[in-house]
Amino acid sequence: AANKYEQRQSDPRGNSYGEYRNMKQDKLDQQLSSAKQSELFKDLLIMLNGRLEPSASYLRQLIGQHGGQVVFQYTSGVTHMICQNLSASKFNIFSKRKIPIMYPKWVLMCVEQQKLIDTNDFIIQEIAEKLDIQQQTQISPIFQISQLNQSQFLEQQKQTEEEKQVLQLIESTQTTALVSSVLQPLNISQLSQLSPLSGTSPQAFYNVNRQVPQPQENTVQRYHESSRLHQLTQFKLNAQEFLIKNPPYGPKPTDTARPLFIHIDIDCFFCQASFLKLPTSKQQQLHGYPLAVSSNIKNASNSTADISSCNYTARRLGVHNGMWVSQAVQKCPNLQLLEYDFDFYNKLSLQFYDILRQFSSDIMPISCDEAYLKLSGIYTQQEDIKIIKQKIYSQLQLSTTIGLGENLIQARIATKLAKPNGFMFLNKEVFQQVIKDKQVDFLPQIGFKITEELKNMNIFTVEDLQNADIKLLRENFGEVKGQNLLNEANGVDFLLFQPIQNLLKQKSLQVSKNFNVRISQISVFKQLVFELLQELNQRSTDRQLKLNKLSITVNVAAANNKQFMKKMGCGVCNQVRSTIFIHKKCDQCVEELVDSVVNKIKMEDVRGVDVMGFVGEVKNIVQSKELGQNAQKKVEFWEKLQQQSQNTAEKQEIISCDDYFDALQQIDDQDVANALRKVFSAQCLCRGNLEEAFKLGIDGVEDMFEDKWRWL
DNA sequence: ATCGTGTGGTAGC
DNA sequence: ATCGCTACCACACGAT
Repeated sequence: AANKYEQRQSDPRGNSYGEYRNMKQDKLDQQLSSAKQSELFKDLLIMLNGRLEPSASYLRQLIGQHGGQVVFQYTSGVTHMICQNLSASKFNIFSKRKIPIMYPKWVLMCVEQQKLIDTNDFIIQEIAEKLDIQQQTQISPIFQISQLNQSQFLEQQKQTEEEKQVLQLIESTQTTALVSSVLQPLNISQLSQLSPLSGTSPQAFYNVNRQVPQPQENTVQRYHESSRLHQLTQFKLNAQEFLIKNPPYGPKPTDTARPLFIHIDIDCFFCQASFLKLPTSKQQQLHGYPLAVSSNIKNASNSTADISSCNYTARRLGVHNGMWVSQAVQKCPNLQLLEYDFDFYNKLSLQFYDILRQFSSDIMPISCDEAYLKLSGIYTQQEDIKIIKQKIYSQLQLSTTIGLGENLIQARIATKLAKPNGFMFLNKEVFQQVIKDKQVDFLPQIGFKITEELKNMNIFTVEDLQNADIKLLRENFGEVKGQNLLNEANGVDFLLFQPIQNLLKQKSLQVSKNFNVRISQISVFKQLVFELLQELNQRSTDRQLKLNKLSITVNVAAANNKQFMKKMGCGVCNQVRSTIFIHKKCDQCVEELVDSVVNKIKMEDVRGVDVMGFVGEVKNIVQSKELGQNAQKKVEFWEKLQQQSQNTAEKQEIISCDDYFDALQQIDDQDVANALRKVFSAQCLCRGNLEEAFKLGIDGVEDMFEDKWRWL
């Protein structure tokens, strides 16, 4: 990315963008030098970690003013680490490298006294002590794994150099808490303290000039930090990203061999992970108890908090995931509640995938703790496959279950039957035997609604479903769904195995808050929508997704809303949605969009809001109203682009600015070209990418940019 | 018929 | 009090 700017500047197409850009950069540089107060921290690269008091952004500014560089992730060359709380594992990395770890106070004292104070005085003692405890901890698992071969165990403990590097990478992956401290809006002087690389990127540039109204409080971000479902979805995306960056390197399955897949799942993942986080004494104390993870609640007997994960002891006593804590303790008075530790879950999840990488080159991630691996022709003995379990257990102390099958559905069901800490092989015959007496909702993709519908058709067990009339199924559930239902009941594959390397670009992005939303005034509603949109904007930028369509969905209390409602939940709602295609200035679009939903609802009925962005596909962009009267040309343009695309994945992606530019050169019709230019340019602007917008060179881009960015 | 948009269902802990 | 998110699929339906 650092060189991108250079390349653009010397772009042979030659445009005035570079000059304009330089002018802005000079302004920034001036501000930077005027802010500089000393060279106290010269040559130091200081890492800020986690929540800090004073805030990370303040410290960044201060360190910058005194000549130092700041990073938020570990990179080589880091000389100091500033933090208040630190995980033992992170502490390990820093202490091994003899990098001093200090409280923020150190920075303040150095500045005050204008000298670098001896770091020894500020090294965090508590952390060192905590680490000692951690090292002594004998991890006692929730499940006992069958005897591991001792020498094999020791062999596995040895880390290769490559493994170490990957572990560091996992370690440096931003945690949620860290991200949120990084995402605070920057002011100009803060921005100038960024490393040169990001200081010249279009995004940073755009941050300076956009006068984004400051949210009163980031309710959305704070909410997400403790929402398990939010975290769960992010973990999955993190795992995908991890596998893309660190591709599986295990043996390649052969096409000629008999197809063979495993489905692997960490048993009650959150529960095991939270248990591991407890001190040894507590673990011993809780040994054998029913356990469950939920939000920290004071009054369990009244709580409508969800049980997010519970161990198998609790399950035998009638507790299940998603149950309210009050219901759970009624059934199971001994239930012991554990706290969430999302950062730890995320880390374990990436380590889990890092271990899987070595067992097959074809991995299909399903969630943060669950994946399919294609093993055709790789292993001949089931014992060889159990090594995966052993390795995960020896490295992470997590028990898993593996299902082996000739297709995905068989493997999936095998896991479900073998849980916890199990291993099972299912082929067609065994599948039929074990499945026929199960209720239909035992099968994947059959949830509450479909179970209800099947009941109406007098279908209760899988065997009923196997014998059901395919015509009737198709009529009631549609062609595909009907066929799929029958297929999965018979153990016939209906899911396509898609290894990570086939992963297509994300198609949509959604940010929701449907909890604790009670609104009295329009202004409060707008504030919430604004925050959600800001988050959407941030995520689409982070993931480099280009959105061309927005929609807002409001959950509105239905007539029976209050019945059986979770406290602070949204209850039964009707959805009201408005959608808009972004074809002009984003703030105008959003204003229209918000107004259109506001007109459809009563504020006091609002129980939740979703904002959704659709990743721009060329075919959607070409739909723009600006091009309405040029239908014929649109189609030609679209077809031309289709021909240029080499494969499906490419076709799915929006073409880059360079591609727009090239494509526009090829269009004979000036009206169409101009209209397209306008649309694309506006979209670039909406994404805050001035560089691209400018390159497309329509009149008034600068005006549009200087115009205050105000959504509401 | 064929297109695009809106709706509803499911999954993970 | 308590953190009911989010991506994706398939289909119904209306427009052409």
